[in-house]
Amino acid sequence: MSIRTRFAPSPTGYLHIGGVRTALFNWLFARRLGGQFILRIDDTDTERNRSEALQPILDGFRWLGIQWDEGPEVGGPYGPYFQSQRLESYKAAAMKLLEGGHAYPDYMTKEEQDAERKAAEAAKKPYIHRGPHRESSTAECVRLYREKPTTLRFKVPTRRDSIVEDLICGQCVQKTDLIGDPVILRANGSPLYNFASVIDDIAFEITHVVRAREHLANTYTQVLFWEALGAPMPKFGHIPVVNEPAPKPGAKYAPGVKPPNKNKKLSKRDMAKFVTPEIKAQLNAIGWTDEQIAARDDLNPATVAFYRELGYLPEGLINYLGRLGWSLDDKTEFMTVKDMIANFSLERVTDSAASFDPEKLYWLAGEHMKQLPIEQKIVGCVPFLVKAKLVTDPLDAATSTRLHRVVEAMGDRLKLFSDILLYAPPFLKADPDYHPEAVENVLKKPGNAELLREVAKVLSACEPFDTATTEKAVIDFANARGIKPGPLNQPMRVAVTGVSRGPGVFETLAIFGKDEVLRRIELALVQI
RNA sequence: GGCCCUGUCGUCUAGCGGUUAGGACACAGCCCUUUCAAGGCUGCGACACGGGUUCGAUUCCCGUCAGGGUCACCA
Repeated sequence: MSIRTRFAPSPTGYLHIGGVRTALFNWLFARRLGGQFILRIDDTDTERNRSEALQPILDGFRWLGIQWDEGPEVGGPYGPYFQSQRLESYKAAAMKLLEGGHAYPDYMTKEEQDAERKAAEAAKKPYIHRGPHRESSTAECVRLYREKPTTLRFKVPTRRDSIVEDLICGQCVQKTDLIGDPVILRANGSPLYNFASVIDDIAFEITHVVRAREHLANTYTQVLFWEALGAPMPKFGHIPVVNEPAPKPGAKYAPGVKPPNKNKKLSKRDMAKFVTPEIKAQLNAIGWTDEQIAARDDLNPATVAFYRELGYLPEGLINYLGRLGWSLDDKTEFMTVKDMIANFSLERVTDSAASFDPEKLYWLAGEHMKQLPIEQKIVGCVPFLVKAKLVTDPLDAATSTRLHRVVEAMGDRLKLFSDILLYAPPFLKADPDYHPEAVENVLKKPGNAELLREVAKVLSACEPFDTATTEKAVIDFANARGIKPGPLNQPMRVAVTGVSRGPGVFETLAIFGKDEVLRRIELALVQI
C-alpha cells in the first residue's frame, strides 16, 4: 500500500513557519517512501473569503517547492479537498456511529454543561461528561435523534486504555475513563474538527498522520473513532512544536515589549512583537514604508512571506526547517531538498520542542546562495533593484552586463537577494554619491589626494584594464615609491564608488573600465 | 487541579552503559585582507536535581523540580 500523508491548514491568509515545518515533514516522509502528500483545507469554521485567505498559503508552498499531489487546484481522486464540501460525509459517518451504538443524542444545553464543569472544577475533580442517554438502547437513541435532532456525542468505551502507537513518542496510553464523551455533530449537523479530521483521514486513506505534538491528547479520542468505524488505523507521528527564539543575551527591549520566550510556541499573533526596530529598518532598507509594513500583518518573522520578501532562498528555509527537530547525523547541516528526501525518517525526529533561531536560518540561506549559479542570483536580485528604481525590467544589454559583473564581484557577500542593495547601487548610478564619512576618513587623509593623482596616471597606462594588470601596476607603483600597496585600496575604492565598503578594489576598477575610473577619480579630487 | 509529553553548551543537535561528551549557529580572539564578506585556526560554553540498578551512568528505573500540551458544541 502506498504511503499517504497530509497537511490540513485552515485558510488564515498566511503561511506560518511552524505549519510549514509540519507540512515539510509530511512531504519529506511521503517523498522518501514514494507516497503521496495531500493538502486538505480545514475551512468548516471560517467566515472569511476562502480563496483569498487560501492563496497566500498555496503561494507559500509553491515558492518553497513543496508540491502537493492532491488538494486545491490540483484535484485528485479522493476530492473534494475542502472540508466545507464534505459535510455530508461527516453526517453519514456520525449516523453510522449512532446506528452502530457508538453515539447518542445529548439534549443537555451548553449552560447546563458549563454548570457541571464548574462544579467539578470547584470540587477539584476532572470533568468527564457522560450524557443521560448514554445508556439508552441503540434503537432508542436512533428514535430520539430522528424525532428531535440534537447534539450527537460519541460513546467513549469505559474501563480500558486508549493506546496511541506513535512513531516519535512511542506508545502513549490514556485511560478512557478520563476521556469525556466528545460531541461529534452539533445540533445543526456541522461536525467538530476532531471528528471531521478522522473521517477525512479515513476517506483519503491516510496512512501516516504526522502533526504537531499538541494534537497528541486529541488522538486518544480519535483512535476510538477509528475503532468504532472499523477503519484501518493509520500510524501516528506527533512532532514537537516550534518555539519562539531564545532572547539574545544582553538584548534590550522597549518598555512594554515582552522579550521572546523560548518555551512558548511560535505563534503569528505573538510574533508581531518581533517586528522590532531592527526588523523594520531591514524592511525599510529594501523599500518598504512603515505604512506598507503595518498594512501587511503577515510581514513578521513567524511567516514564510517575511523571508520571501527579504530575498531568502527557499532552499535555505527548507534546509533550516528540516534541521529543526530532525537531524541526519552528528554533523550534517547543509542539505539540499534531495538530500533530505533521500534520508528523512520519523525515527530521527527529536523528542523535545525546538526554538526557532533566525540567525542560523540566515547562515543557511547564505550557504545555499553560495551554491546558486550566477544567472539565477541575478534573476533573484532584479526585483529588489527594480523596486529601488535602480534598474528597469527587462534590463538593457549594458545594465545586464554590468549587473552580471557586480554580482560576480560580490561573491559570497550576497546571502539574501536583497543584499544586492548593499553593494550594487554605486555601480548602477551615473555618478558616485560621496559618503561624507568616507570622504572625511579616507579621501581627506593627508597625502591621499596626491597619491590618487599618481595612481590615476599609473592606471591610465594600464592595458588591458583588467584585475591582474591594474593590481600589478599599483603594486609596482607602491614598490617604486617605497610604500605599502595596501593603503592605496581605500582611497581608490572611495574615489570610484563614493563608499568605503565594496567588493575587491581591482574588481571594482575593472567593472567601471579605464575611462570611467579616471573620470571618477577626477570627481573625487574635487571633493577634497 | 487531573491526565499526557519533554528536559545535553545561549540556540539547533550527536550520543542509545565505559567518549578528553562530538558537530553547527551565535559570541570572543588570532591569521588572511588596511573595506565588507568568505575562508583558516583558537577559545568560551552543556548532560536540571536527588535517589537507586550496575564494577561503571548523560544513557536504564524511581522521585523532585522546571517547561509544554490537553481537559470545548475552536481548528
